[in-house]
Amino acid sequence: MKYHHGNLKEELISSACIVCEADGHDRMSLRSIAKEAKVSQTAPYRHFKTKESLLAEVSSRGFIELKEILHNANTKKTLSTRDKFLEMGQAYIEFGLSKRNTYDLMHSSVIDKNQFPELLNSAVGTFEELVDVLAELNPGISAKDLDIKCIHHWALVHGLVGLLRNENLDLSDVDTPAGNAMGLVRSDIKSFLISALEV
Amino acid sequence: MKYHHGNLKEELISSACIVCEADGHDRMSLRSIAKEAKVSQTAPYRHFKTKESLLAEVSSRGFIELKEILHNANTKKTLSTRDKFLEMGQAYIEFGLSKRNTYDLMHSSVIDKNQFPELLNSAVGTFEELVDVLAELNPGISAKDLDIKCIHHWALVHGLVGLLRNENLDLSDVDTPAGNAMGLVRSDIKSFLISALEV
DNA sequence: TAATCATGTTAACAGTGTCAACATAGGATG
DNA sequence: CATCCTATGTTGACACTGTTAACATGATTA
Repeated sequence: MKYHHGNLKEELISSACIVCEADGHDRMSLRSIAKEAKVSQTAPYRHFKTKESLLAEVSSRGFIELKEILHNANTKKTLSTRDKFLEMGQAYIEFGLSKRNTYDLMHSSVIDKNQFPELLNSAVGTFEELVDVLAELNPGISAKDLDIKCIHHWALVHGLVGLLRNENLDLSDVDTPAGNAMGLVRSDIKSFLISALEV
Repeated sequence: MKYHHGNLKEELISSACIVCEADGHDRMSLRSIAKEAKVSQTAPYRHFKTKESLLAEVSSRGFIELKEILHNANTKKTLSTRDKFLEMGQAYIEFGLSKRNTYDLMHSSVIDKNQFPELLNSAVGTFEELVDVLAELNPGISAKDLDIKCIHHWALVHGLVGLLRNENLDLSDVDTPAGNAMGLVRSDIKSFLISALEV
């Protein structure tokens, strides 16, 4: 029985990643993940100043994973630039839907991102993946217009994730305009992206 | 000194609305708002089964207020349909930016909206305000295409609010593509909407 | 008037993040 | 090799949380 764990920090982070995605960041307690690592309830404080800073780590890894996913979509060599772009949009949405709680945390206001430079970097990196493909797709576009296009498309997929995740409403099987539309879009995300992005 | 408060439920709700917007729903405690109403810490349980159900009430009022704001924009008689639509977009974004924490709560997953029919109604009502103006703006459009257009535009403004609120990043004074673009869009939301919505 | 019921209170429980004080192990320094 | 320092662990405690059970009060109604 070792007194020192040896790899506690890493284990806490990966454990936190799992618990956050499983239960949601607001239902995750420091004490429970400490217990899971078979360590006392205050041991995490040797590695993280606050609970928030552990969550910042989880969030950061979420952005890094998302960036990788987008990058993979953007480097499928068999695809045209346009199709790579569409692929990225789909990949983004799929991430938001499948890693629901992690995505939540990444956009939650419980973490003040400006206090965690590493997290800020990860988030910015994700954005830059989008800048790249849009620049390629719009040769000769001005810097200003490119920026605005980025915001436009980012907002669209980000907003769509929010709606599809039923952040608001579980309308998918309700007979309302909203409900029907949700089901429609969800069943064919690619078509929606094509029409909405007009590419 | 009355033993019975007389108007406790209403006071708790309006107090919760204020505290939620001021501090954020995750930093609001039932006990603190009970104290503010000069009532014991368990008195709220005579009116709300759980904290979540009080928050559901706050959220519901948020949607109702937003619906009213959108409706006002949509009934400015001096404006063309197109301008009313733009006005609604701007009004939505302004609400998201100014009532930041309330907007957060409205889209938070801490409340299971399907457990609160009244809340669901308020949220659906907001959506229908958008359906109306889009139908007027696109005469002869098919029901399916109308639905998809709604999702498209809703997603765009919802997503934009998320980005502009710096949910993610406070880049507005950072010299990065994202930062510049944010500042650009924020300074002239109307122009952005015109180009993004292509109306 | 008497009984009922909505609405208030107090006491208690288990759970939380966090801090202070103490314990130990392992590496650096003499 | 012996010693000290520092990183990393533990225990105990604090103030706070949501929530329940048991009890008190006051208004409505039979």
